[in-house]
Amino acid sequence: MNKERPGPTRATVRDVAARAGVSPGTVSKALNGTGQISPTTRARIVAAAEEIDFRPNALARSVFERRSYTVGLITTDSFERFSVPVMLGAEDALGAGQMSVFLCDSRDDPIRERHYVEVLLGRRVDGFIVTGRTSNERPPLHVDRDVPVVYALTPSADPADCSVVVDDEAAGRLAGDHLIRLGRTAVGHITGPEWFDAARRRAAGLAEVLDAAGHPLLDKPWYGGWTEAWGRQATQILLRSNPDLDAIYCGSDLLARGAADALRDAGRRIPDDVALIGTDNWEYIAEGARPPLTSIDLGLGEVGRLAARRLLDAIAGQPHSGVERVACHLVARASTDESGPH
Amino acid sequence: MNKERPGPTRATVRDVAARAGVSPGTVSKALNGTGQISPTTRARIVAAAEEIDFRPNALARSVFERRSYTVGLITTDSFERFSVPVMLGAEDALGAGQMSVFLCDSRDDPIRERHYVEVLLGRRVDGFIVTGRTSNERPPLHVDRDVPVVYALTPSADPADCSVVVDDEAAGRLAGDHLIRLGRTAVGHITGPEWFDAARRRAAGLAEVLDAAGHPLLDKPWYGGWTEAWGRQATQILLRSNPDLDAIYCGSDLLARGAADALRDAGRRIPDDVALIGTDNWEYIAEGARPPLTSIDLGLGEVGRLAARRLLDAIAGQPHSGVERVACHLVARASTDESGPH
DNA sequence: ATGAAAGCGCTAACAC
DNA sequence: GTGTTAGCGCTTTCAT
Repeated sequence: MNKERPGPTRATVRDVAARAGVSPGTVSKALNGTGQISPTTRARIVAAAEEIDFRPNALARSVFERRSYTVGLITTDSFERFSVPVMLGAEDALGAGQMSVFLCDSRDDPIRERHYVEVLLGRRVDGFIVTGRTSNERPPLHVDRDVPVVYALTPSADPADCSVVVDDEAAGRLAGDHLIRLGRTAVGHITGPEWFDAARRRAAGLAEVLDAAGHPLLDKPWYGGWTEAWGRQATQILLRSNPDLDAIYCGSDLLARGAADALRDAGRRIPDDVALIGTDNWEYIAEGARPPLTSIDLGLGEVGRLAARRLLDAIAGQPHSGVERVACHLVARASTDESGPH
Repeated sequence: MNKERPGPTRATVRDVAARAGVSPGTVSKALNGTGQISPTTRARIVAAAEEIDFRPNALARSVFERRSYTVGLITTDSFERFSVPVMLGAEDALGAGQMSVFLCDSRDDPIRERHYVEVLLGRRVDGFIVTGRTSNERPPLHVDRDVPVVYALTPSADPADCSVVVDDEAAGRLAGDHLIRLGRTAVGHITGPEWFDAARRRAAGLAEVLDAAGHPLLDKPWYGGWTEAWGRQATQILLRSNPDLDAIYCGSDLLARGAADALRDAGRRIPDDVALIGTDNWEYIAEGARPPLTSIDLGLGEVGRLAARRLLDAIAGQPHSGVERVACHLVARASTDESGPH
């Protein structure tokens, strides 16, 4: 008998049926709006269901439907700064459509990732969203079945897969355009390690518009680490060989914080002497700086939302393919306030 | 016929049974290690299962078992800084035990929260973990059924509920003890809005140990906002009325960053003239400061892990009750390096 | 418009 | 040891 089973026993269609004096099948029809039901019995059934607080068992339905209305969200990023907004956006877009989201933190460990995939396939997820920390490619998720996968933020190495990523080149162009428009002509660039695609792409975008404007980048992009300390150090280097510097674009807001400190130490005023732009638009950090930092918002939330939509399309039988880049935008703050250089 | 159903058709126990020349029931036994099975047939079954890449349908099992081995993780915090490490910890502890986690961001909207609860109850989650942004109480989750709930970080207003939170008073005591041990005797305190329980508790803990040491807190706790700007402003205020100040404990790392800047502007050396302690141990922020900040790590990950364990206990029929506080610890960095004041 | 019956995939009694 | 049967909760033909 079922009295011995572990879990709590909840109301079932049968209970509702008994209470409303109908058959289980009729309850199903009434509650799902399928088939033909007389308004009065429908009302009776709905009432009965509410009285006993009936909540249909989605699991049972899923067994029958052969799909679960769930998706797996796998991050390799230990929830760090970048994947979080993406996941937030994805959850937002998915949750609206009756989909529930399984959260998995693989910590960049292929074994763990594999484990999660297996478990979730067992749970019959309708698809996966995979996200990471960087713009660098990652090996495709191996899901040898007809379960769709969308890569967010971190694209798949297989160009046929569907990936939604940030537009790093556009970020660099946006920063460059803004500085040119402000009349700056001697622009330096400080950024993270060169092996980050994001760093190289931002540098390329910046160089492109600076070249076009006839005021090429000072020196070269100063690749280093994503730390404030590097921001300070690189700024000192830049200032030494380019005392006429009037703007710096930084590959992250933390770098820009470091740059701001170094500039102040060197007696340069921001933005009067040197305009400063960061990247990430990390509010706490950008707002708290002295002065508050103009920054490029990479649209991470939108990356997540778009990835979710692409996944829903794929689940509905309309798979997308290739890499899509989400637009970024510049958030102006005091570090680039209007005011001529010098 | 099932050929018409939407979802992909996967291998079932019946397929495995056919391939291995046994009955479905036998397959179940073999694969689950229940009942008595001859080693050879078991091997044959396992082989057959692997050959057709059989993955048992967890949904079907759950219908039968009346539990899903899933839990709902509800945050009201839009994944902001504090709930993320908690959720990470919870997912970690849960994932290890074959549990999968549903991610829900209610955005502090009771309607959305209700919606998520309903949906997840339909999915027959075994329990809920509810997390938020602050140490302030929140109204209990209404789950009128025998589904356990554990509150993490943000305790339930019902003291009979099971809540796992940060030990804010201990944080204050830890900071105070450390400063006393360094020989500091003129300690100021800057923190967030007074309506944050966390702020008041940390202040109380700090005051307690300073009083005990015979060097009571300077002035009063300077309540304000959780921003760098307030950290700078409050430091200026403190310095004006207490020029002999030799240490500041800040209720957050950002506040401490602001304090550090203001101290430097005022010509005070850190830690030589004034020692500085922050709270949160937000690595990027604490490490990048000049000098790097000593900070109290509140153990958010552990809050999540413990909450998960408490939930697992409750699911196993051993519910806990009341508020549990997780230990915090001090992470020493240069802002409190050994060195007498003055 | 409603009921009876069969089936989704899996598991657990109970036979043999 | 292994097969058979019944049933988890829900849905959907197919009769009526």
